[in-house]
Amino acid sequence: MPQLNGGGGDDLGANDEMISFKDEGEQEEKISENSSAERDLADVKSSLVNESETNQNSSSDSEAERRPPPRSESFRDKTRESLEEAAKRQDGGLFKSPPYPGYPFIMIPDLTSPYLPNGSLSPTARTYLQMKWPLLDVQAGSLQSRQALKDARSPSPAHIVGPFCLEFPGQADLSLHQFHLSNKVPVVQHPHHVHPLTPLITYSNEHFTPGNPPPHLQADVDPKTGIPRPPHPSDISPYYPLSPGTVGQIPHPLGWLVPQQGQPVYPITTGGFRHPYPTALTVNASMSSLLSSRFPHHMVPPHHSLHTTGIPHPAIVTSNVKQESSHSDIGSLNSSKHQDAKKEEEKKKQPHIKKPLNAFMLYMKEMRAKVVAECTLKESAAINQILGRRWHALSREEQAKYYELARKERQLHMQLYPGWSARDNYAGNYQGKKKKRKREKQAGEGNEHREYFPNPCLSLPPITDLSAPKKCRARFGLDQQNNWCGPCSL
DNA sequence: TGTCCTTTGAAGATT
DNA sequence: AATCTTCAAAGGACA
Repeated sequence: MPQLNGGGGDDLGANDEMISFKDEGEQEEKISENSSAERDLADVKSSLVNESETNQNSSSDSEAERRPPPRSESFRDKTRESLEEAAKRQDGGLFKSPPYPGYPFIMIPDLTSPYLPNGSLSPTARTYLQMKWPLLDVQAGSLQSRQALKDARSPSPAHIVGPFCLEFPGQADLSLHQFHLSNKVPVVQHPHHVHPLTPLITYSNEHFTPGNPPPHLQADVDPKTGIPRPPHPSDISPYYPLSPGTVGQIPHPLGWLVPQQGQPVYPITTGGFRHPYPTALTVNASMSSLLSSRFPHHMVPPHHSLHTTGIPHPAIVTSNVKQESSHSDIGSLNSSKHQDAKKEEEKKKQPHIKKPLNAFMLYMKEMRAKVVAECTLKESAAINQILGRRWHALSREEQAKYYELARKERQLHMQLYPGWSARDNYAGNYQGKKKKRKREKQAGEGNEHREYFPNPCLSLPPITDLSAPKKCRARFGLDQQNNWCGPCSL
């Protein structure tokens, strides 16, 4: 499995080596991918929504034809590796001409190493921070200016079109609309460039109007429930809710990637504000030391989930803030015995630092709402299948965006929680979470069924894992058994 | 209420 | 080193 951070090495420095993707009929592939994306959605929609798919042979054939072709694993691996390499060496080779304008920070060389050996912020990191947090007081160095200029030379390749523009040509209005709206986003961006992820952003017109008071503070009303709801995540990143005084003023670096359903990347179960990497907002020349001092090893004590600004880290899920505070009250009165018990309790209540999202997860978060809206599906399992297919249909450049985002997420996560390990979240290590079931293939169940009826519900490649009946049930539910494939209906 | 489903990717665990 | 397992998000379905 390719790893973008290359074991962390690239996090510490950029490589100036030139790289180039292996050709492998790239052009043709791209064209085929784009057109396939269009057909893909139609296919998915027809199979999922129109409930009319019956001819498996033809669909699988056509699938094979239009599939981003021979995208064999090896090819994908190579691609991924290339992407990694490209991500590592953003100032050279292919990435000299940013393939995705409107995504400024990915073009910044040396961003993989935002911190200089002495712990101070690198100039390019400052650039990044300034672009992403315009109000952040980050001094720009000369190098940064140079790089910024360099990076600003973003062409506007015609092929860079949001996936939904491709897949939903009939929704050009929407895309255009969103494109315009996206310009409200306080992210350095050429006005004529469609943000690659723009389709996901549904900023309203009032939002992000410079100088305007945060209109998103007005209660929005949930059309479903009629109940006023918190500010739309598009207005203010749910990742990064800020203190009341700053809400809406400082966009998060990934703020444009905000999902539309109000969930933050790192939801906090209680405690008001959410912010993914709040510390980043206070980044300064000694961020590294600050971080390591603020987030001591391995465990982040509950109170550390709150930034000095009162903003908890979004990756931290504190199970019970109230209890923590009351607990500390009690603790002040305790004997050593109680203190032991308290320690024990605190250990159990260690905030849950979630894993940083990977590229696909970021993509899913971004695209889910669209798929839900356009495919009129609500079943997450089905949606995820579609998203999985679309993920594969993405061009390498488009995927690269997400890999890069994910890499930065990991980097930031790593910096915020130096001692954190994914192992901490494994069942048993995290008290707040129960052990997840172990996915076991039931002996003699399922797969033989698939062999005879590959792809029963979708014109997807054969699924080798779970049983078809469960798939259909999960996909359509019991109330839509008419949509189930033949074998499942038996 | 908790788990399953479903996807990909990252990372830890196991072989 | 290769393979396996878990967890990240999401929300309806289900026991």
